[in-house]
Amino acid sequence: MEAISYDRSSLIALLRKHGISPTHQRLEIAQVLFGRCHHLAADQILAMVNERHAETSKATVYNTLNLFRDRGLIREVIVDPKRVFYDPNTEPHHHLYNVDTGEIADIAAEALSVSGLPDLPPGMVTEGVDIIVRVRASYPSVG
Amino acid sequence: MEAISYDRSSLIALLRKHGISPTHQRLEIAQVLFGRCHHLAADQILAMVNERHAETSKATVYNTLNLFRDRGLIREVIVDPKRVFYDPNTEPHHHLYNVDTGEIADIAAEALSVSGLPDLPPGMVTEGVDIIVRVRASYPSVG
DNA sequence: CGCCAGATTAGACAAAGTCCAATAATTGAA
DNA sequence: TTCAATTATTGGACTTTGTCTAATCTGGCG
Repeated sequence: MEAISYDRSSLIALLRKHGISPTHQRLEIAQVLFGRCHHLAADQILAMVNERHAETSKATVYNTLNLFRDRGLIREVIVDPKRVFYDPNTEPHHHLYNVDTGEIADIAAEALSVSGLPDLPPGMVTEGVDIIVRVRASYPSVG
Repeated sequence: MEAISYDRSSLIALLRKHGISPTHQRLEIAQVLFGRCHHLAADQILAMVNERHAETSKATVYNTLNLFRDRGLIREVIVDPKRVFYDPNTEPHHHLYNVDTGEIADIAAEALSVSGLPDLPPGMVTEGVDIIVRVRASYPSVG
């Protein structure tokens, strides 16, 4: 409900820095993404943005998320086959995914280290390494 | 086209071992999954199974994939937000994902080592650790 | 003011996957 | 083998996530 860490003008600056004109709808979406530190799916963002009074369409939410992603403001998190989550944290880091509840938590990149990555075929470059730790409650279906 | 490493009777034994009655359709699907060593999506499996002459419905393909997954015969690979891939290799291992072509290749688990996994909250257990190395051609859109 | 590029929109559309009620196949028992 | 009960399969309707399009709106600038 509270905890909006970015005020309007820093969000405007953030968008401008990435070459994005700060429209009303984009600011609303940015506020939802950067204000609450969560991993949100498009439908959740759509709902949150229109909580007070409807002013942003589904198409705009999708357009904006794709734009933000292309411009490097946010990152997609692919853990749930049903929908994409968006992560306002673009620093290298990994994820803990609760398969029961769908909750996603961050794991600091420095905490983890991976060794033994294979050589890539020539002409290939690594775009990123995603590590997903899938967890669940230890009493899955109590007998 | 070739390379069917499992014959009918070993597939039947495999299904039986997992408590699955070996129906005609399930055997066809198993043959596609285990015969060619690929990561396949449901629609590809549907197409391959009906290549010669249509005999298996979409519903059955999905039912069967979910059944095989629940019984531990195959594993889901979540790398593409558009569709789930199914992996007949259930041994621990990781994936190299070509974001341009959608190709998936295995990385042996022994090749990689991860250290620094965080302590889990009490009452939680790890179901698995997925590592996805996303790669692409080094000349994405030559500027 | 009026122009124009860019942004937004509703709603049609597409693809992946689920669900359901009807039908078909398999199995075990006699 | 035959029967009945259980289990599997099926077409098609439905849901959900996301894209596309053509029309409309907006806002900056001369």
